[in-house]
Amino acid sequence: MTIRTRFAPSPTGFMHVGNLRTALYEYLVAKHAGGTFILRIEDTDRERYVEGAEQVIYDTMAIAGLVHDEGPDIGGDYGPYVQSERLNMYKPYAEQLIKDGKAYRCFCTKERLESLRENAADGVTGYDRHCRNLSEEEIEANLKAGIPYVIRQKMPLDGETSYHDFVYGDITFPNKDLDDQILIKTDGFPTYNFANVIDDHTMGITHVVRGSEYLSSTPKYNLLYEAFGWEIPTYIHLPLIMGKSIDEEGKEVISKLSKRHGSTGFLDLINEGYLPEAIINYIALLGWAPKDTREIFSLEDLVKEFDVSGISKSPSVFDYDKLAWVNAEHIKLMDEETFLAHAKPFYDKAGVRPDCYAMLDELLKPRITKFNEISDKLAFLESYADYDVSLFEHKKSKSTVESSKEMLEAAIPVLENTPWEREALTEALMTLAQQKEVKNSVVMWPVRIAASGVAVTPGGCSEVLILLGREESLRRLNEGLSKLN
RNA sequence: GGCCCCAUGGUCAAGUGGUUAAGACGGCGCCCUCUCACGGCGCAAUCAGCGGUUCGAAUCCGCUUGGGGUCACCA
Repeated sequence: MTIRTRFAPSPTGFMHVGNLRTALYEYLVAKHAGGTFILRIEDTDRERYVEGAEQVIYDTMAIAGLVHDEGPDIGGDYGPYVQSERLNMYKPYAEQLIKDGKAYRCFCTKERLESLRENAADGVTGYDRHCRNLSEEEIEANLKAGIPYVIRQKMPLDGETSYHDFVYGDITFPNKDLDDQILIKTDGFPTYNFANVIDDHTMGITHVVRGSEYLSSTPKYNLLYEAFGWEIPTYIHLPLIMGKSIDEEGKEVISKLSKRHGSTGFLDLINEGYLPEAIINYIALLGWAPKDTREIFSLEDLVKEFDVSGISKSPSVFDYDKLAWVNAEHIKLMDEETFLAHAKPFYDKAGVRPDCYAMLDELLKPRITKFNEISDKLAFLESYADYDVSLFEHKKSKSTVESSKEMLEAAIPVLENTPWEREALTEALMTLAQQKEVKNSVVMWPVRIAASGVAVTPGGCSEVLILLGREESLRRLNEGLSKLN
């Protein structure tokens, strides 16, 4: 049997990382077994329709690398893949259920349902099944009078419903707690719950992978499958992703990840500089662990290594620190060409000469966690601020204002007569240090400070000199020296 | 509130009756070093509590506590 999974987002215009993680696991469950991954758009709610939202879904999937085998944009044998285009196929199923005595028309008004909820005794919610036993005559009369109705599923009144979940095991619910849920709305459209079951079955979905918030509605789904005599799919419910935030009283609280936890949209994260492959890698690890202790995975690796048995049951907190680390690891793994492709825009902004690209690859790769940090790291190239002479003081390097003056005075003529190459410059300065009988840092420190004007630079003093070029370097060095006089 | 689920360091987590309770992020310290990183080494930090079962429980059972989810003509 070929495994078929589906990702069924609603076009809301925003792809939460929680949803993306679900999509990822759906993709992995299918691909690990050589199965088929399907994209279905669930847009039965006309009121929430957002312009361009479908495109956000396609973009996200494409950037994340989660390539679907069937979907609205590429077709397939089980289409259409957009619920709004399937609208006419749901009602007949519901009507069949009415005929079989497993569903019924409910003519109750929204107002009545509302007051039902308001007057409900403590803890008692749900529909009172008022229309469940209407007589044929009453129904006929209502129909004839054109009273709008919904179609509700008849839940068993006693007993219990159990099902097996691949990660949570066996779960049992008392039937009396199950509401006679609405299948078809007044407007004739199916509810999400109903359309979901019909679509999953008619599309041949074998493994339903979704968030654990569906754990408690699954019995209703199963009752539907049973009512139709359909085979129940394999369920794989996923633990939720949580976020940390501070409440009004200043206390730290952990709750379901949402927008107030910062950037939680996939595209937001991308805009902040996280790599798609790093985000995928990181969220794969939220709620799943491999058999060994590896942590850095490409999507292909994940397809190979993913195993449902590694999925955990407890919710996990989204940690930006760890995401940043994963991102940095992916950067370190990049080849020169890929690294440059990402870094180039920032180099251009900073005014980096092409002959420095290779050196910067080596310098920056271990120093950045995100590419957009390059701007800050190279800011000294363009903006040579009026720094304070106290910068020349550095205890660890044994550099003082006095020694800096002496070293700079000696270094400038040496550098003027040195070929402007990385090795040569380093050599020259180290030789100078030997002659002066001081630690390398005593001469390196002031030269680097005078050249950059900042305490921290990516790379050492000779690299800074190379990046700046001979002319600019010497100009800054002399200016630095004059500050010390 | 009813129902359902969950519970190993601050965070992600391995662990499936016998381990000095892995590993990673973060923190701290040391080393390397021309600054900062990278890298290396090390330290602190966990089985929510209480009862059972057992020769022996992080592992099995129960209760308590805590957390989460869900109770729509939303998806």
